[in-house]
Amino acid sequence: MTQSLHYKKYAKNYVAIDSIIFGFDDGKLKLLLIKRKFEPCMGQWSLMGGFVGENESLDEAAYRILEDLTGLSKVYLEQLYTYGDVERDSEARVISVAYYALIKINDYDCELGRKHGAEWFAIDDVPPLVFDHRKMVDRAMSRLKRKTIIQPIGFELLPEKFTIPQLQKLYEAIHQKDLDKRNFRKKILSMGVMQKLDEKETHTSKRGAFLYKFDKDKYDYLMSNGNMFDFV
Amino acid sequence: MTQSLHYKKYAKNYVAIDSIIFGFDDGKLKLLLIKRKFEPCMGQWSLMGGFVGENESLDEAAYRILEDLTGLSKVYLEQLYTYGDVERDSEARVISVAYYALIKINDYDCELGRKHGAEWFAIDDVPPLVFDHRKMVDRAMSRLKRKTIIQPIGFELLPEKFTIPQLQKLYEAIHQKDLDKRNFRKKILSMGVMQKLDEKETHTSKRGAFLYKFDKDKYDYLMSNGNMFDFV
DNA sequence: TCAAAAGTGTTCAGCGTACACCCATGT
DNA sequence: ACATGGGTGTACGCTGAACACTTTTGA
Repeated sequence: MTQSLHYKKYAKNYVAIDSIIFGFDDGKLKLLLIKRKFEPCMGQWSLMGGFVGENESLDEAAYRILEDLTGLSKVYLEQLYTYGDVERDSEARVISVAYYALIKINDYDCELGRKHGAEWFAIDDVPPLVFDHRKMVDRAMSRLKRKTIIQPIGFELLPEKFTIPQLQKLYEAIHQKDLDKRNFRKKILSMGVMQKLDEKETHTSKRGAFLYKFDKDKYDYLMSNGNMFDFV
Repeated sequence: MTQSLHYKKYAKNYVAIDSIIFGFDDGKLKLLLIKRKFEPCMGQWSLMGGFVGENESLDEAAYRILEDLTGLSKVYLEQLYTYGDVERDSEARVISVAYYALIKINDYDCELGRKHGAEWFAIDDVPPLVFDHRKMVDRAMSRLKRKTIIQPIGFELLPEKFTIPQLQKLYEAIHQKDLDKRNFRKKILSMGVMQKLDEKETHTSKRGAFLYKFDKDKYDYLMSNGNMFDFV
């Protein structure tokens, strides 16, 4: 399987994964970046990445790399785009498959992150990045904006239980504009995938806001019946 | 640049391009497929593909491969998705970056195609394909459906001059459902990118239908002002 | 009692959708 | 004359967007 009879006249290439890791905290959309600990570009800020192993698929490699950095295995992860300019990496020709991940920032293993020299940056405050990583981030932002319009993946960035004002802040951070809270509430609730709990969150306001859970069963049901977004 | 000091402990992989080539003819959306002339899977139907060279980007490789088969160089070509399952190619581990192309079927060089053993297949009549090429086709169809809703790329599949009924047939073929001709007309014309000509097309009807051109300048203008689709 | 965030309804405009008839022309 | 495809206008329902006040409670 690893030996090729008919392809051997062709060149092989390094294939890597780079991950745009989104989190949400303090009302801000954030990215997890690492300070490169190896050449080339040692010491500069970079996306988390790694090479694709011989016996793992691209998705498996992406999950492995993400877990290495965050300790998390069950997260939203989606292939974004593949970057293959000849000179994109200053060291060698490397083709990089970019993935983006949405993680619940509180579940993230800070200790692991520290080992990799990882830090969270607000999306509006991202430092210069190595190679073409900035392009990857921009593309991930566009994709995230579009996706959150047509699929409720925003929940992946919030804790299990969350309030509607929290969810709204998340959407405002993603779409970089303020939303009307009455319209937002109406729209979110009308989707029928919010499960209201009897608890309140009382840290951010005196009155307290009701907590909700994302009702995944109902979501799957609606999707399977094609009721939700029949143009996806 | 091709020698790597720091990466050499990592494995290299074959990286290929596969192209889903769309055309439109006889009221049907079609795919250009080739009969493989080499092992593995010689003689079976396949997407057009090839390996990425050492000194070309992915986009360049995709254009080269497309031109090899069709003789066309200025066509709509967009990266679709990258497929990297370990066993996806029965011969060796090959990572394939899929692209999809929209070509004006009349501009296509049949002679070149014949040399490659290429044939057009209606989208509803695609034969079994090698490896994971069927998955690529399905993903390309989804992307095309979505794209044509939010961007007028359908024009890429029609000749320079075309009638509104022709354009409607194209959209019906892509979305696999009938459309109301009054609504279709209204919507298309309201976008303001159709340039009406003084000529008529009189082959398909006795009365004749007015020919139009896609007004690219106006389209670019509208896009640059953000007037058209500000959610893209 | 006041500050700060949560929660609640209505109105309007624009857009997609449904729908039926006349027109022009070649045979 | 008739068959074939081209071309046209209106009415309705839904959805997104704008908009202001009351409630709760800790400090």
